[in-house]
Amino acid sequence: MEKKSQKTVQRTAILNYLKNSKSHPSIKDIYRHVSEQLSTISIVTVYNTMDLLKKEGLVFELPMLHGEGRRFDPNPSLHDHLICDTCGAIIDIDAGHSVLSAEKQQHGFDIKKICINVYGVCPRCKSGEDDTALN
Amino acid sequence: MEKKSQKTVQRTAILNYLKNSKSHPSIKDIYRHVSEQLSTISIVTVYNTMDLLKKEGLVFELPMLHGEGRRFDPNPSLHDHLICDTCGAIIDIDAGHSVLSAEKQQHGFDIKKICINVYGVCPRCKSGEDDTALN
DNA sequence: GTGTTTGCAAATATTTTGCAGTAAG
DNA sequence: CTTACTGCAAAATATTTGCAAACAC
Repeated sequence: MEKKSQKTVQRTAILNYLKNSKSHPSIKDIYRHVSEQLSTISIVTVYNTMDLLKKEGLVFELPMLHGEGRRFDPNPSLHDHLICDTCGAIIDIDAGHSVLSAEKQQHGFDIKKICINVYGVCPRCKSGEDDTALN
Repeated sequence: MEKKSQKTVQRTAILNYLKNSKSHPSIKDIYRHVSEQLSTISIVTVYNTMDLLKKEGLVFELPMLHGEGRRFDPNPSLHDHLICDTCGAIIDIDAGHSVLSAEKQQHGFDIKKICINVYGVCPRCKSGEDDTALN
């Protein structure tokens, strides 16, 4: 039997933050932000809630290179990510999902999701160059 | 001035393991394996060496979902990855890099690398199903 | 009232850092 | 000889777990 998830203040606050954010927040981003409204929230709750929302399909987790931490994406539409190697900025793009989605079977896998990360250097970092310290 | 990297027993042992491995080892995989030959090696050296090899372009790091740890790929050829959601198995595939590589400029970024992760359930997990514990 | 969720503190796991000794070139 | 590398111990981070109290329904 499936557990039914409850509507708590914490969960609502997190969902609200996610909805109004066009970015790709980390656990800490979420924690910091939601703490402003709900100063008593614990980071454990953020972990729990994000796992739950992931299971419910309301948010997605981005595959990331180590050191960048866990990042979540509340945008439900099919899209890919452009990530700056230097400052870590993440931008939603369409890198060609459409082309790939045709092959729904490979090596006997049932394919559920395709994540495309495009890495590069963003315009700002190109000009500033060795500004590795920002963001 | 660039540092010149040295040829040490540790580095050679790690490179050897990577060369003979067709898989996508984690830091711990590498540590455990190389320890068999070189029992005195420290996990710190594995961390250091992998960062170095990454900088030198001899290995690549895979963008991963949290919980799967850092995974490295010693295969220099352009390819993508098929990852089992259940057991975490990783298989090299070509998911369509060729199609995407055309767009070398997006949002002003200089694009350096495209990583495609395809998630699904592998045949073994499909039959065994809730064998979430194996790997 | 019952079962889920929260938040604390502590346990684990992972990665980084400082440093002295060792080895490579 | 000089500089980079190793490995230890410790620090810093990140994540998970156990549990009692609080909350949702």
